[in-house]
Amino acid sequence: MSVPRRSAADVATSRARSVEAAVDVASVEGLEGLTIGRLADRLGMSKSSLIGRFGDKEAMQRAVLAAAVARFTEAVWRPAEGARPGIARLEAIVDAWIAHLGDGTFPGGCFVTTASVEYDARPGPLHDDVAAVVRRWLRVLEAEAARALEDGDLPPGRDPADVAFELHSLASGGSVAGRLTGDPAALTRTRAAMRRALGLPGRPSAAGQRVAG
Amino acid sequence: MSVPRRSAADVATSRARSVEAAVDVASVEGLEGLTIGRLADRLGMSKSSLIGRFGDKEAMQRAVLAAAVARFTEAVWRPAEGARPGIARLEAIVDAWIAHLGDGTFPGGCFVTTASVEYDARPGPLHDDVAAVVRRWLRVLEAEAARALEDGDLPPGRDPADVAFELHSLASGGSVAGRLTGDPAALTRTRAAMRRALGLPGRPSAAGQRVAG
DNA sequence: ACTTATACCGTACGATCGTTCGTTCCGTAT
DNA sequence: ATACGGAACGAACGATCGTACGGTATAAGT
Repeated sequence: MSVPRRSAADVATSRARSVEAAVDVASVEGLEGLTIGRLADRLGMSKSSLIGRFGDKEAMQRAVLAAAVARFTEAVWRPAEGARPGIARLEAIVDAWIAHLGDGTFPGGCFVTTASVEYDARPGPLHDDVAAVVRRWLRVLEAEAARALEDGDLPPGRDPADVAFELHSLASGGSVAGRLTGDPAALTRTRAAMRRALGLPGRPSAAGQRVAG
Repeated sequence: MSVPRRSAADVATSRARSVEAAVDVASVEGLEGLTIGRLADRLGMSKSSLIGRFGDKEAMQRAVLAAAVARFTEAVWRPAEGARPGIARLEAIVDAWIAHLGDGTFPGGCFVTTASVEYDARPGPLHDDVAAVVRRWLRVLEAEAARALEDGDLPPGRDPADVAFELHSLASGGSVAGRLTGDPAALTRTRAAMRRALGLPGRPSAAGQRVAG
């Protein structure tokens, strides 16, 4: 009665708004902890309207995951895209990655990490989605590492897949442990470890130090 | 009527059995994914009996966490306890850790890692419990690293807390990514990365290779 | 101005959640 | 022989879960 209906043109952005809000919730509560009811309340709409946009809960979860990945890509890959392929781009990725973990993009920490843990041992479409995302990111890192190896910027004999795996492990493990224990130096430690994994010198920049954005 | 009641002397072991079964479930579904009903079904008892042992669900979750930590301590710390403090003990810890991640102790992967992600952004008693556990383990690792540094077995200037943090990040991040993507080399990669973090040579032992126990 | 399409809502559903209650029965001590 | 502590039970609670259905009000099309 008093609530203005939204025009059809707003629908796309309305769905997008729903997803963005869901990303924020799920980054804290987990993708599995998302509930239609709470999210609808948060958005000021009814459960039926919310679920109507997606069909069912699983479709919503997949949309939320995709949106979170888009955030990550924008925050970490995009800034490094312009750098020269190889070690320089890896260095840029590390910087952007650390900055991303430190800013407020995901209130509850890296979304993909959370989703990885939620679905690493539970089969289903969401497991497959998350696994595909992680595999894709690992391939990106591996390709850059391979290029760095070609250029002689990594020790001969180093496995590019190892490098990619190590960077990913450090980022996800480090961000979780840091937030859990409240260690303010966690990101600095993580950045240092990632640079060590790449054979880069200790502290050439303090760009990864910012804490909130 | 037909179900034999358990004697009072069995209660302690009965509660222990409940907890052990809960650990298995929670290692897959997460500590938050534990439900009284499903667990009671799995144990072949009523919901009221199960919850009666603990008081409420949160108390049960805390008991489950404690039991999981005991398993971890038994599997990772105990075998390394006998080693000489310092780099030798760290090396033994890494071997036991990798072996532990590879055996079937936790069907759904490292329990503490799962719990860390679940509660890293959610305050409450469980968050505090998990954080305390992780902090304690980091202090153990740090103490060994400090000893190794004294002994000249780590590069001068290396921060023992950094070493501890890095080992922990690699173990938790690596085990999750490995199980998620199904990379069979994940544990080998993780072990190599942990040894690199300690400045240990590449492949002096294949003890971390076993997959099931 | 009238029809059609479509957001959105309220309501209701069956299931399951954690929890509480009163009762039954066993083992042990008196 | 009998009273008592406690372990386990089934039933039921209010709440919340995901989902389905029918109605209503608005925007777009003619």
